[in-house]
Amino acid sequence: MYYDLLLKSIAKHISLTEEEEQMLIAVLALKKVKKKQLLFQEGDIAKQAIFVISGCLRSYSIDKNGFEHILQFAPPGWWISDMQSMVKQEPGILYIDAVDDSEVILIQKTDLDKLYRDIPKLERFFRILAENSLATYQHRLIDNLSLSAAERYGNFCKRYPSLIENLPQKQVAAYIGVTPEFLSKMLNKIPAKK
Amino acid sequence: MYYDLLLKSIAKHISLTEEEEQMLIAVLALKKVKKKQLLFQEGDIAKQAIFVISGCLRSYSIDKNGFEHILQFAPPGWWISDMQSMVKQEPGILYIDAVDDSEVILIQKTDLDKLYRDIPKLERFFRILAENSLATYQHRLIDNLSLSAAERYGNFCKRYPSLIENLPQKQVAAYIGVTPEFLSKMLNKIPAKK
DNA sequence: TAACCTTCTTAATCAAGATTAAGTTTTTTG
DNA sequence: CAAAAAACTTAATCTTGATTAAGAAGGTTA
Repeated sequence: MYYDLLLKSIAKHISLTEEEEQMLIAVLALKKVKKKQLLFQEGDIAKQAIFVISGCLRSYSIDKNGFEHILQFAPPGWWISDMQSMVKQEPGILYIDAVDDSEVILIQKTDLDKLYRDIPKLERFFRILAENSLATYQHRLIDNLSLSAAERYGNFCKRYPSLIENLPQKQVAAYIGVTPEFLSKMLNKIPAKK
Repeated sequence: MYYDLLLKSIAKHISLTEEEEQMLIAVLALKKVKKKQLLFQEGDIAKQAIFVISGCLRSYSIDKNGFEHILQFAPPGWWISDMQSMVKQEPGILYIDAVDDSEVILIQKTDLDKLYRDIPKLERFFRILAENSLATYQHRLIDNLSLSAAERYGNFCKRYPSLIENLPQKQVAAYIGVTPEFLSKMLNKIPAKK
């Protein structure tokens, strides 16, 4: 079923009974998203958590000059949201859209809050998830503070080898924090592979 | 008592019974830390969570040229750790030391894991903590990708007005991601206040 | 108080990466 | 399939911020 990936991902950290699984499943909604379709934009208040089943989403901000800066790519098995907006229920600063045609599972925040009461084990799952994610952002921030653009590009390739293949260069640039022009120049200077 | 601040911070999100509080307290250790004293360094495996009661700590990395890049300042009421090392129990990349003479509470990771079993509500507390922290890092990363040094300095002042006063400029520079020389030049160009 | 260490400042030079502006190739879509 | 849109490339010029190298000022400690 469409929610297998989600259950499998949960099972890595906690084990749910049959009934608990059913309670969870009862609250899930499958949604198909077309490439470039927006699921969230600046100013919205996040009302749902998004879990990617197929395809790929991204979250990004748009600065005062209209340039995009990508915070996260979410391939299958990943969660994506404007966390600040979700947690504080205030207007977000991010956009979330689909990089490719994708399928996602939506959980309403109100349902999730209910689930935390009915299945306290889920608190554990999402604690672990948030802590792992936190560790990843700490690393990325250190990278951005201490590495050159070329080194950041190298890390991106190492960490997300499957992404690099079918992402437009432009988006990789917006993730590592350089202009598309500079990334292009950089890659053609060190032509690594043909 | 020395653990009042910690209990108050927990009480903001969950409520513990008398017995639960006692179980928690039983596991806490107070530690006094001298200015510049190291609590964690690159290569260590994080065995304890650190909660600041007084003074201020910081976490930072040292790059291949010997320059420091500050990930976090932790004034009273904040937690600080090398999250990656804590979660995965692998060698960390950060250093943690005291900016001023400080007092901290230490909780051993093994005790914390036991507490999660005995007091499941704590999962909730630390989930909320991690999610808030995550939201903060997402914002900071977006700032680093999209703002100029001057704008980042402005944000730092707005967000941590109490820190800016008694931090050496050098450390602010290492936090916002510029050299001390550049920050000095920047501040003397726009002399804001006398 | 002297010596030392750390921080801050200034200034000249340098480099990483941005900007602008084409032109080219690839992909999408009617 | 043709047209349009998006992505990529190249190159010249410009800017932000790094590097280097002093010296000055402030704090700390013997």
